[in-house]
Formats: sequence, C-alpha cells, structure tokens
Amino acid sequence: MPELDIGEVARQSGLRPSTLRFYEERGLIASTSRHGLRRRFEAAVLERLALISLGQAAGFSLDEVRSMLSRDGTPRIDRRLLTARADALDVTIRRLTAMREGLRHAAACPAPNYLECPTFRRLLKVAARRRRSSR
Amino acid sequence: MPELDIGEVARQSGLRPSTLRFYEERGLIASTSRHGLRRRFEAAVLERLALISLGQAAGFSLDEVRSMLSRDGTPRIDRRLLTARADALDVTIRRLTAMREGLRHAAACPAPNYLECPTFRRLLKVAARRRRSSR
DNA sequence: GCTTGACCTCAAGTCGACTTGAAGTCGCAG
DNA sequence: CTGCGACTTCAAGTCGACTTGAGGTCAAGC
Repeated sequence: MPELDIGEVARQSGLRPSTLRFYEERGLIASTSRHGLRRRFEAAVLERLALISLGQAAGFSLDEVRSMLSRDGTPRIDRRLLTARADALDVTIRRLTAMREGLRHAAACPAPNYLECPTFRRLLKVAARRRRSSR
Repeated sequence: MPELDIGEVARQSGLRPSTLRFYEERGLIASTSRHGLRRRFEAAVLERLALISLGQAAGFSLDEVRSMLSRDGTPRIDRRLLTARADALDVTIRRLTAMREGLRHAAACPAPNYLECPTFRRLLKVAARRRRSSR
C-alpha cells in the first residue's frame, strides 16, 4: 500500500497542495507520516477529500464538515442534519428558480420600462422581503 | 416632496445606515443634498435600493449592479446579460437539486455505510468533477 | 558535488460586502 | 443653554476559504 506525496494527492484530487496543507491544519485530513520533511498520505485520503467536497457542495462549512467526519473516515452523520440541509436547499432552489424565471421574463419583456412590468414588480417585492427578513 | 433622513431610508428599506453610506461611497445610490452634515435622500432611492437587492438576489455583484443602473434609476439592461445569468442560475439550480435529492436519500438510506450506497457514490463523483473543473 | 524542483513553515494577503469603533458635529426638546 | 440622540468621517476589523510570499530543506539525477 503506497503512500502518496502531497503533489500526487493534489493531482488526483484536483486540489492544490496549499489547500491540502490548509485542510490538515484545520483537522480535516491527516498525513500519516513524513518522509524527511515531506508529508505522506494514505490513498484513503482521496475518499475523504471527496466527502469534504461533497459536504461543501451541499452547503456545509468546513467546520461543519469536520464535525461530520470521524477519524476513521466513515462519516457518522446526523440524519436530521441532512434533512435540515435538504430543506434549506429547497428554499434556496425555490428562490433561485423564481429569480431565473424573472430574469428570462425581463430579457424578453416588451414593457418600455421594467418598473411597469408586473412580473418585475413582483420580483422586486420578493427581494425586498428577503432582505428584510435576513437582517 | 419630502426628503428622507438616512435613518428613515434604513427603516423603510430594511438596510442599515452603514450599508447605505457604503452604497453611496460605491456609487450605487446618491444623496441629493445635506441638511447640515446630514444626508437627505429622495424617496426614489427606495426603488433603487429594491433594484439593487434584486440584482444581488439574482447573483450579480455590487459592481455589476452598478453598471446596470443608470443615473436616473431606470436600468438600461443588456438582455444578453440577463439571459446569461438565467442560464448560470439554471446550472446552479440543477446542481443544488441533485444535492438535495442526495441528502434526502442519504438521510433515509439503509446501507450500513454511506460509501456502499450507489446514490451516494454518484454524488461523490459529481462533487469531485465540479471541484476539478472549477480549478 | 551541484543543481533542480518539489517540498517545508509561518505570516500575511485576498475577495466581497459590509460592520465596528473612535472621535466629532448638530438640531431640537426641555 | 444644556443634554441627548441621530447623525458625521475615516480607518480598521470581520468572515470563510484559501493563496501567496519569503526564506529554508532535501533527495535524486547529471
């Protein structure tokens, strides 16, 4: 079982060496030994990095991701946390969908002034409401 | 036509006074006069602030928003820009939707180990691919 | 034996969108 | 006239996720 150089991990994961050092410092991954100064990683780190990227793509912060990954690599995940994140994504998706429709409409709308277009005005209100509630 | 104090604009827009000053400094809004030291805003600034929030919600940066708003308040918008943003949103929405489904599945998946679940493995690959291409 | 290039550490910088803090100015109610 | 609270400026701080830079180490190939 060959250990990997940081450069090799970078190549295979698509992440930069600086990112890998940063992740190690933040406790997200661990190098298993050193060869002189140089870190060596077990191949399993690649799986773990994939999990980290997945967590990020799902909207978790690095701190949250770390708390979801146990030392051995297999995540022991709180299902309620996943469901909550799924719900949050759902809200985001709805908002973005409305925005996308609005943009397409605005791009095609024949109204001389955007402010006169009902669809546009509805969007304005939605944006204002969101801004208000996120304060 | 009464002019508004910064506090009044803040109250009506849901933004903080500090944000309004910041926006003015960045050229997104303009105060029309001063009462002593104090800025006065025309009521029309509220409409403009709504447009700014809308632009942000659609994913434009403040710099982009500024370039889309002419001095008089009515945006002269490049329709191609809107369409491009709509397309970008579409990509994001698809990705988030896949993620949401994946999360819901993971929350319900009976597989003893996430890594053995085909749905989960598919997600892992998607995340890895994205990471790779965004480099 | 020397060069090269991949690695190392640690501190500081970056980006966007604001916020915060210190120190000062004003207008208006009492 | 005094006090208070809402405003002012300007510089610096915050947050998350990294990146960059300076200065140093080390193994392998020529």
